[in-house]
Amino acid sequence: MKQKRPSIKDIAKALNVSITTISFVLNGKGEERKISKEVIKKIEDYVEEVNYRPNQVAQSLRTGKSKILVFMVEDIGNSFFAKIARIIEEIAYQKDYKVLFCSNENNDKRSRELIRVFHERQVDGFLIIPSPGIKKDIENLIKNDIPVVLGDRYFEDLPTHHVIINNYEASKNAAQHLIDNNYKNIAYITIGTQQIQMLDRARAYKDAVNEAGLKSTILEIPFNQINKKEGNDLIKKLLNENKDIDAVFFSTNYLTQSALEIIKNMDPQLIYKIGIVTFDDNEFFRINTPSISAVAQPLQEMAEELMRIMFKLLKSKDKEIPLIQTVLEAKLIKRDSSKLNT
Amino acid sequence: MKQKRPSIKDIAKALNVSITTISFVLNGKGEERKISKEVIKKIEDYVEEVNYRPNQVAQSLRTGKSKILVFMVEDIGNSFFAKIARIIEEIAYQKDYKVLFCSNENNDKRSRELIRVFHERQVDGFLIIPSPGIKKDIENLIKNDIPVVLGDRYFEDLPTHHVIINNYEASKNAAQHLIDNNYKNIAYITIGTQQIQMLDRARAYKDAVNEAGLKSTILEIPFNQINKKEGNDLIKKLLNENKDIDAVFFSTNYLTQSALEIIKNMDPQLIYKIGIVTFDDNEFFRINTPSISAVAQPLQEMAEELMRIMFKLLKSKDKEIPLIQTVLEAKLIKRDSSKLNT
DNA sequence: CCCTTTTAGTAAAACGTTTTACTAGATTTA
DNA sequence: TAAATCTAGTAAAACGTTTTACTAAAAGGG
Repeated sequence: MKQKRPSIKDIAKALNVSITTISFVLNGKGEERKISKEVIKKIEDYVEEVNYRPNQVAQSLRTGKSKILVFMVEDIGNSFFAKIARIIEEIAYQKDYKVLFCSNENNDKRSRELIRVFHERQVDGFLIIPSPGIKKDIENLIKNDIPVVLGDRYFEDLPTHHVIINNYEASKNAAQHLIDNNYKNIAYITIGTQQIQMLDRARAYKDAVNEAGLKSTILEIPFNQINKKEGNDLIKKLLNENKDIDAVFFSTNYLTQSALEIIKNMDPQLIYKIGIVTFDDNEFFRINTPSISAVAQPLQEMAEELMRIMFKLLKSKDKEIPLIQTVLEAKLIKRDSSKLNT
Repeated sequence: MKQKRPSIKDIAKALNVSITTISFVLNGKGEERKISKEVIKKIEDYVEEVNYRPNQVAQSLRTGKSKILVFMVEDIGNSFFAKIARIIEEIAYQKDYKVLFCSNENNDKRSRELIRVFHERQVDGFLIIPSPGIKKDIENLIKNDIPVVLGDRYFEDLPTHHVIINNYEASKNAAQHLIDNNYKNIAYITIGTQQIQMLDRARAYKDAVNEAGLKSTILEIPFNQINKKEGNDLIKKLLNENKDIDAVFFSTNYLTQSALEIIKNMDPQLIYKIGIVTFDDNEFFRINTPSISAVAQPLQEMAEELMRIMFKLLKSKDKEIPLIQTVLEAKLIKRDSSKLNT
């Protein structure tokens, strides 16, 4: 029952033409190579009939191209990344590319290994949300002429194509929004990383509260403690020991989830008293009671732009392409959680 | 700067041994093939030194194996699937396999095309959450001796390896839980599909309300209207025209999201009056006010079992494996939303 | 009519492996 | 000591393509 897939050789035998001729016809070079109409027709018909499909592995080996892209994120299980992944998959699919998703856990060792493995597997391009310490590895890919586009963040002194958002402005807006709504003691809860997007967000917060003459309170949760007991305890401690904190600005969505739960558990009424703004929107922030104000990143545009650049690189047969560095605008969505004390 | 990766041929030249010998050594057949200790050492050292890695594409071409698995779901952007995907990725990674994720939108045409494409690309196995009408295609894969494991659902009269949950019992529990909490008019909102998992859930609901002597109210949202205006309007209409409905059982998570929002918009107090249980848990149901009762599927176990079966199939060089059909237990998590009227 | 060009293809190498079949020399067996 | 076996490898085919270099026959040019 298991029928072997026909190869180009089988077709050659059946039609009594050479492999070469078939290859030319299949690759649309029939005319160019002066293959006669009849032969072309004969081949096309037969290919149709037996439902022949070229073996892509053989094609890859010969051409060095795989029609596979890699999209590397922190955690594909996180809905922020999963949503972008979905859009990227869709765009790739339309252009006949496949996408391998992988999660680096924002861990350099893991990132490195993934890059190595996929590089070996001859993937055609990398879309990467980079972990902090893989500048060298990215650089190496670029040196080897592999298309790379970074998302969400980049490296200070490595020129790359990338798509980011206006972290500083968006964060400042968000902080300012809390200030405008009369919050007086706004804490900033973030993760312990020196990555550029986080530095920009933190700087914006500090500038905003400073300019407003308010005091700044910053809590950094180590990356490996997020959504763990230790991390949660830090948040609990902050809120317990600083009862005058009347608002919190969260720098990223995975903090906000834990925090909402902590707040709820500390005191069911607290959530109605404390101002909240978070980075990264999702449907539950909209549905929640109270609804949570959030800085929404433009997922669709981010994915589209990442892919637009990627395809530009893929098409530009080795000729140098000027750097494309796109800054998209994140939008502050004002909801209940930031207007509670008005 | 762009250094060419060394091939086995380059090593052969450098060390003055044959390609064959190197291949044997690299594949751990050195002893077996009586290659001398010295030669083995020499080769291993050199391989280490130049950091040689076999070209996987060439290996795939020769062996017909790609070390790539496909995990096909409805929508990788949906956190239920994204979470499973994350776990699967992790397990695969440990065994040196890569995973291609793809979304079929529960659409047969799309599913078929994806299966075809990946089959051509010689992936080693398929983990599939099947769309309703691809029985034939699955059957065809199996006939071709490609390892296939289905998840979440299966086809009535096609024997497959699969991992599902106890939909009937879990749903009956859930419905019974609402009944026990004194709800008298429980509606069931589901999606329009004849897939087995949904039929089981619906049957359980009907049995439960029948046995309790309550009336059954069922709303089916067509698949393509979910999270769209039309679908939402149907829910709104149901609730508006049947004010006596005091509880709703949702058959799947993507309905619940929309519904929570609709309910909130209809009347902010309504959410505190109406009993709710949903299939598929997530962190926001826990955090929400009121917290939402849910039937939680054991994601970790599902992923582990899917992969356990897959690797069993991959290892069992063509000898027949008896069908493995695992039924896992979903757990009803009782939260506020189902105890509101007590 | 002879030389050149065009037409309509084909042969063979190459991509980088794995694997089967072979071999030259050393050692053992009878 | 001749035959058989073992040792330590190697040559070459194969996987299924793409692509470069070639060619025999037909057509065109002068």
